Amino acid sequence: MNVRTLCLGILSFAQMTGYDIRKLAAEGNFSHFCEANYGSIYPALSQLTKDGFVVFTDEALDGKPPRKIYSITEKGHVHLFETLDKQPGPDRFKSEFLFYSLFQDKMQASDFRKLLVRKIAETRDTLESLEKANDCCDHEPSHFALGYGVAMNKAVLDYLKKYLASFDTTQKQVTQNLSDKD
Amino acid sequence: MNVRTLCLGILSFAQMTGYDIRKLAAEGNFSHFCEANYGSIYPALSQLTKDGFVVFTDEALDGKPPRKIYSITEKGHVHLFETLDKQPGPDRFKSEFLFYSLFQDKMQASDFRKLLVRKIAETRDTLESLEKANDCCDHEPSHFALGYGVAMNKAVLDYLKKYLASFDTTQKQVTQNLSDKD
DNA sequence: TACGTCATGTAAGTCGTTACATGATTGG
DNA sequence: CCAATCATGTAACGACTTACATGACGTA
Repeated sequence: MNVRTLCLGILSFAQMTGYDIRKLAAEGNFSHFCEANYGSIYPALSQLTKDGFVVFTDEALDGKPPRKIYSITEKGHVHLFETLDKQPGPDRFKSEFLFYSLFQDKMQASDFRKLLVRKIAETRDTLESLEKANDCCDHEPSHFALGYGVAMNKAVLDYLKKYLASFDTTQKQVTQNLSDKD
Repeated sequence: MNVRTLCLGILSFAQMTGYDIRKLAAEGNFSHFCEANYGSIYPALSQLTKDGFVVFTDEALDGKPPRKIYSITEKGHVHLFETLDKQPGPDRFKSEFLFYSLFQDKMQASDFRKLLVRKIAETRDTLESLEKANDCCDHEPSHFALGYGVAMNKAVLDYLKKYLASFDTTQKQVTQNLSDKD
């Protein structure tokens, strides 16, 4: 789904600024299954405004810097649910880490180990933030989406930890064999 | 990682045609963590050739249509491992399905159920093909990458199946409550 | 004979990333 | 006062997708 649809969807939950949308999409409850930066969000909001799918009010409070609060229109709602009527495309997963891992036997063992350890830490962090978000959230559908992310990351974390353990065992044996030969 | 690096990496395992690369990247053992089409692979191979990272032999056997068999050069190897020295970017997961799911309470229950059922079927298929690939494969690093995919998909499948079950229970109760009121 | 697979490529367009540019407010 | 956060936007570039164009071989 493109950034326009993402913005429209987010705005269907609450009115907010482009800045807020980016936060949700890049750091918040949506971030584990989509992404969007300012560079794509602001143009998307312009387009949505042109299309009449959203409107904004220019809020220029006292000393505060002006900000545009966007909200979805009836036309926007209709468009959103028309989009949602088509069946969703497949999930997409891209992992540079897995690509790298294909060459693990061609790197220094210690280098690959570092990759593993870092990946484990990252996954743990992601998992924790998803679980936290899930606890704070009382919107049932978001619960489902967050739970999906939790389940995925738990499985990955588990897999990586087991692999690290077996990796270390193997390395110990290699070291052992080397010293045996001495 | 871009398509050029992907091609280079794949060619570091074996020489092959652009057609073969696409098969691996879009349907084969690499497909669960990357993607690439003809439209990006052929231009990437041209570029890699210009850069001297790969070379090809024009194979025009008897009646057969001509094909270009690409192989990685020493320079290409060096470049690949230089790339691999930088630390990998984060995994990226995008799910239109999860985006749709955020609106489950705004759709017909039966429509969302269909989405769920389809997703379960898709996940099961993915899982099976990964497991199959994993059984046939004796390259240890690929084993790791495939196992990662298996673990992820197993967790997702499990999650979805449980959710479907609870979804059906809830729906039955709703129906029950409705008929109670009659 | 017709369909599926093998095989290569281009061109137009879409889409998004990165970096830049700017500036006010808030809190330590 | 300094850093972080709030806030909006543009421009250049890079990257990939989709559709098109072509054709031979094998097999049912």
